[in-house]
Amino acid sequence: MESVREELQLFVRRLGLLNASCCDECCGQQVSMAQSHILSEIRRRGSPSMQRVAEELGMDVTTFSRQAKGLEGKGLIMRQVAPEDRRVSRLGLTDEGTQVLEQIDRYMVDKLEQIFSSLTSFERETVVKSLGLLNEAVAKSGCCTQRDKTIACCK
Amino acid sequence: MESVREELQLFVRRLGLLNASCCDECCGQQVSMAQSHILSEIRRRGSPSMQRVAEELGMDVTTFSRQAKGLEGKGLIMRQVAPEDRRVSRLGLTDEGTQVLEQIDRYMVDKLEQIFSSLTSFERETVVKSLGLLNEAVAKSGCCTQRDKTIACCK
DNA sequence: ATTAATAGTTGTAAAGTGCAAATAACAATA
DNA sequence: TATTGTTATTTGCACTTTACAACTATTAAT
Repeated sequence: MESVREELQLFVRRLGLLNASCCDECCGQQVSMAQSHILSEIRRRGSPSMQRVAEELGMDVTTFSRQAKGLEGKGLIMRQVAPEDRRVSRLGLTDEGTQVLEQIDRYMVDKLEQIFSSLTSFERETVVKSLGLLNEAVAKSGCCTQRDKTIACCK
Repeated sequence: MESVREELQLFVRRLGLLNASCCDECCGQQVSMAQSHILSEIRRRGSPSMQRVAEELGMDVTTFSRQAKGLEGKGLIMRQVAPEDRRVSRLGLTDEGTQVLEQIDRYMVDKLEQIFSSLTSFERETVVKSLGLLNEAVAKSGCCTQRDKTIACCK
């Protein structure tokens, strides 16, 4: 299990770097990695509230508030006061935001294809299946989800 | 491949959070995640130079310089002028640094065991093997390693 | 009506970041 | 040897990110 920990740490670190470099490469440095994660998360959920997204990203709400403002300023996201509760802002991607996100995705997919190209198709299948298993396992374990106010991971 | 990208992004994000929370939980908030990565990397290599570590972590050398100073101040790492080239500082973990790192490792291993506990032993084997494959593939692809001055990932 | 809870925003201060420029040591060469 | 170029690390500076505390606006509970 020790070796798994090491293996994971390396992998996560490297993929983080890869993701970061994709971000500033493709859209003329206008989007940081944190911001790209925000965009992804907004797309993943339908039109989530600020809290919701901040929570999923393990980010303080106040920090998120500023980031959101930044993204809105860049015209990548928009907010709408929720009719059923006027305290909450529902977030959504603008067309430009959608495009930027797709651009980042393309870059990443491209790099991933480079990475996967050294695998046999059997290995590739195994790896893909494993990723699914891993994410499920993380979800089941309850790690990395909010629990009674204390943020994110396993507190 | 799209789905792989999404799967990976989620996974990397969550594991990053997990790692971060392990860092500030176990050793009384004295070590940030970036710093824990520095410690890991110093242990992984024998007694690397500053450049070496900064490079592997995709961190600007100047930023790294400050972080290293901080860690030295906390008594977690030490530096030694390399006899063969007095420009370079060789980094090493102090006893305390080693202990702190081991503590973080234990926390992470613990969480990982929780996560893996929902897998069958066959699945677990598959996943472990896949992680190895992935890291190899990343290394082979040349992504995430320095290339002519431009840092880290695939530039 | 009043009090409590919740979603979001700012003030402020600390930490992290990278670029440019400086220092120090080494390397190459005239 | 003196000079010029290169490399490893450090500092000055400006900018961003971050979180805690305190605030506003809205809803819920009594």
